[in-house]
Amino acid sequence: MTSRSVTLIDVARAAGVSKSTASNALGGSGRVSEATREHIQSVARELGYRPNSAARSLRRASTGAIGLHLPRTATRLDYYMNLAFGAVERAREDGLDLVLLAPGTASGGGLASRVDGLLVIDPEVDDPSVPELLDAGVPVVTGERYLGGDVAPSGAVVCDNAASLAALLDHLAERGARRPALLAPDPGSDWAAALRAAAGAWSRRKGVEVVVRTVPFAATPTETEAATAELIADVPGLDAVVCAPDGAVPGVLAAAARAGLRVGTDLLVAGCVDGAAARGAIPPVTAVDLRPAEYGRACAAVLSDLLTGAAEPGVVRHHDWTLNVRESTRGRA
Amino acid sequence: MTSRSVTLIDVARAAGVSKSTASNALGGSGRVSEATREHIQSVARELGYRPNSAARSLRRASTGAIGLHLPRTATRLDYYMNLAFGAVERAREDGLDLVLLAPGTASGGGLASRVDGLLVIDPEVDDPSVPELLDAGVPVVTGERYLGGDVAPSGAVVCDNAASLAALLDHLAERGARRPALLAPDPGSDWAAALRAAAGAWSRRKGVEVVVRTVPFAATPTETEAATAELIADVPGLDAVVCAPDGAVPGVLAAAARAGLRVGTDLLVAGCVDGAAARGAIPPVTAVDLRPAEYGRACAAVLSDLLTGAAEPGVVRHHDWTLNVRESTRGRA
DNA sequence: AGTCGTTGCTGGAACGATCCAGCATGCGCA
DNA sequence: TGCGCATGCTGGATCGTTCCAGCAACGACT
Repeated sequence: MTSRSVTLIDVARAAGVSKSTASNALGGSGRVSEATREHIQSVARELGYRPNSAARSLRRASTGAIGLHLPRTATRLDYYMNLAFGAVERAREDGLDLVLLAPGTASGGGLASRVDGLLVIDPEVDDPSVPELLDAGVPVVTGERYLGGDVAPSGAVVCDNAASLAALLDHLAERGARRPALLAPDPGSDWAAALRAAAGAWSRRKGVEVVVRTVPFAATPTETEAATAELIADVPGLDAVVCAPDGAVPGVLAAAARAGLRVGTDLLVAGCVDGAAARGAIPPVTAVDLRPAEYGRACAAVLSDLLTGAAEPGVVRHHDWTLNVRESTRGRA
Repeated sequence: MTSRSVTLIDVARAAGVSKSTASNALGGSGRVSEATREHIQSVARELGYRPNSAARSLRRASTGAIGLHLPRTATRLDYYMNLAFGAVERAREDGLDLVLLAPGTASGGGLASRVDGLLVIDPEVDDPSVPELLDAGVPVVTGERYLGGDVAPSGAVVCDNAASLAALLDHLAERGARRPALLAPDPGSDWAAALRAAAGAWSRRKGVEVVVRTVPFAATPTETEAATAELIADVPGLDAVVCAPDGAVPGVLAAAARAGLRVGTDLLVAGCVDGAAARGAIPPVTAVDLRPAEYGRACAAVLSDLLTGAAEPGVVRHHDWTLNVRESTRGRA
């Protein structure tokens, strides 16, 4: 309600010191006696002083904000919502704001002057804004690797998607599956490419072919239902379906129901991305939990470390997953 | 890759004019001849000039960013993801960045210096950060009304939730429902309060009591399953359930399946918030489509108008819904 | 006693844009 | 010719902060 905000100079005047001393006292740097520092701090508190972030940014040549770019098709996936909030939380802990970048569209040129760094999650090779972001002139941390282009990001947080899919397939095999199939997007993202490669590797290792069908990156239940129906018709003895895209698992269940297959016994169903859809399905669906909130936190942490110099450019950190086993892979036992 | 960014002065020097003229030419204001303007613009383009937003903010006393606050429990609802992206898009059209506020936590004091305005979506009375946001010293636009506190927001975008629930109940009655129930959160939000009131009004008008049960604001399928099971046990002749929270509809379906009721004939099921869960359920569930992306756009538009003076403080705009009828309310016909 | 280093503080100069007063110039009009 | 006025442009001040050079004062050395 104060008509004009109170500045550092107001605080300095009220405390009877120079603005430099006030700045030093509040900022923690410089040489100030303990008594003076406390005095200034109490005056500042009393006056309700709030540092002007624009002025600070201007002087420091840093904005105190980072940008977050999500896949264009992210809007229906609660996975990314959780990830975003994880990143926001972590950024806040370091005093950074997180600005949400409009997906798909070029975000206007002056990005570099608006954010200190960028988080680019699940960069897809055919997303035209990704190269632009990588070239924005600020540190970029990707969530999963970027498979296109020549500019390397400054950092990355990666999951071992090969290992998680292998674990999932092992789990299905252990529960009696002999003829598993995988619904995965085309390999335009690191995640999808890794899943496809892992399926191939697992097939060779076990001598059991994993049938792979392509579905969109953010497939709808309708699309996975059609794909599953095709699988059921085409693959004799099909007894397990792994659905990669988040949110599309119900389609697999629908196709199973329509074909008269009981999920959990006749047909085991699992997902590569846990979330509301997998948890809330009937029956609940086994899925790899990528722990999106922690993933978001990890990405923000890497970027923050890069900005403070606590991490070197090129840093890559690993993020752990867990397997949430549920009724959909109970097996015949 | 330029080691230091090019400033307005660089452009002015290269174009052979003063910085004031350069500023006028690029900013559109002031008096500049058409020839000079074009010349300066081409020089700026050639040099790759990007205005420094911190300097601009400092001088203009505005940040070019708005904040978005979502309910603490929003993370699992794709509704809010869609809304957020709608708001981001609309904000970008007016050159505004959108910073995501950490839900639940007090977002640090200096909010007023970091954003020009705030979007507070579905403010809940028991969310301690809402009063703080309303008091941050910048215009606030709420999505739905805020039922607590004394500080009025500067603007709001509201839905006629009473009308949409009435339409939903009418639809159910028309499809043969005689004994409908409503699963709604406690009236801590405008939305939930309106739904409860509308249910009461509809009951009185039609002489048919709508049984209301309380579930959490962001109920999980497990919670709605339990609530629905109770309803089935307690309410003789129950033939329709309206589930208010987004994402929790599968729980209602699960309870129906467990009780041996066929959804769409024995038990009609509908939701108050359309989304991935309702669309992807088996069978697909009839729901009120709040058109979250457009809702987000509308909120951002109001705030933008308030900031430019195109709207007066106190402005309230209305947002339309539609009803998506699906298999879950087919009826016995 | 003179030099040195440290401590505590000050004043001014950035940072890069915008805004305002002001200054030529040229044109219309009495 | 002289006055008014619009046009096109300039220089400097300004926003609020941080950073740097520098200056007393003072104790500890040789």
